[in-house]
Amino acid sequence: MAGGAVERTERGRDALIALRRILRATEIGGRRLARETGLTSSQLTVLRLLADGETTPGAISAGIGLTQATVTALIDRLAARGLVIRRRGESDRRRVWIDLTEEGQALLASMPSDLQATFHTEFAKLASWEQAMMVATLERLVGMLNAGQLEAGPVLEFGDLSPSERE
Amino acid sequence: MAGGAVERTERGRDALIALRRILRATEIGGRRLARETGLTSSQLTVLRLLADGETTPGAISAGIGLTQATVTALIDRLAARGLVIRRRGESDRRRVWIDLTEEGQALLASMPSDLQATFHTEFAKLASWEQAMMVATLERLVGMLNAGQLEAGPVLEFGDLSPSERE
DNA sequence: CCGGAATGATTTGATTGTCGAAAGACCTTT
DNA sequence: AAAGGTCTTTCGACAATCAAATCATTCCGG
Repeated sequence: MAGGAVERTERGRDALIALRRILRATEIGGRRLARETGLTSSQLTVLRLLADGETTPGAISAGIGLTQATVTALIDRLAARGLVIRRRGESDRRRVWIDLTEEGQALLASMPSDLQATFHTEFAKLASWEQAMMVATLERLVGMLNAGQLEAGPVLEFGDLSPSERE
Repeated sequence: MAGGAVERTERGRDALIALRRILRATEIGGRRLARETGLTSSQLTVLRLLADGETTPGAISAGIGLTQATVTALIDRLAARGLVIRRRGESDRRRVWIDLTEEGQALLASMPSDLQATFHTEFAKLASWEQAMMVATLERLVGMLNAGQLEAGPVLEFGDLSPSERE
């Protein structure tokens, strides 16, 4: 009684279409924002990842699904603009720690991210229960999508180590 | 009691974090799938757009937020692999209609799209009311995001013309 | 302690994506 | 038929991206 097979598929289709629209809208917005900033989409992604704390090329690579070679090239460009800085690990000198410079932090901060701005504006217009529903649904969706691909998950593996242990 | 300013912002933050996770997961999934298929992410996007029916480079360009020059290059590569075909408009010979070949359709059909597969599987597990809620929420979100950027909308402007009018 | 396997990052070489500006082809209007 | 507009492509330049090879370092078995 909870709906026959037909109804399910139809709903699934509708949901998927909506999801695709969301993805396309944000993709376009991201590209446009990136270009306005003088960066590229990928560079922006890396910067945002770094905002969560210092990491290594390997972790970045795993976190955003690009090869290490690509990440190295991206960091080259970001470093050339003074937005990030490389620092060799001290206990393990194979590792390289990438960190935002103050300039990089400032750039990120000065960038409302379009998506973020639009979202917040519109989100604030919702009734309280709608907000709650949306958060719940989105988090549910995160779980659904991550179920299919195990990775894309743990980016900060060293987050709970004390600073002295990090290198 | 519908929540003060603090609660709102907190919820907004949570929602945005979830949204970002969704975007990242799908982005990574898309890249991986594209690579497995021997295509690129952008090429795949164009193919999927074409699955909704024949269009022109201009419409594709507007639909996915890339310049016409880029779209031309993408179509060049897709055509070289025999996945799409170009056809000049007959009434207006400036236009070029791009269409999937049978090979292109077959490729798309043989590709569960990972995202699509995962989503359908997980979606089917939800209770009926949860499905309904998710569709409603996602469509609401589409509206919210499109509010910020007018474009990214009408892709198929000729969908309701009869075939004979299409060229 | 030594030497090979493992690990993390970079380099190299090649293809593709991407843009802006200019050119080409075609339509429309006057 | 000339002028101006629209749609697509071409061109030149730079960035993204990968796989494979290389470099530097650590780790481990003996």
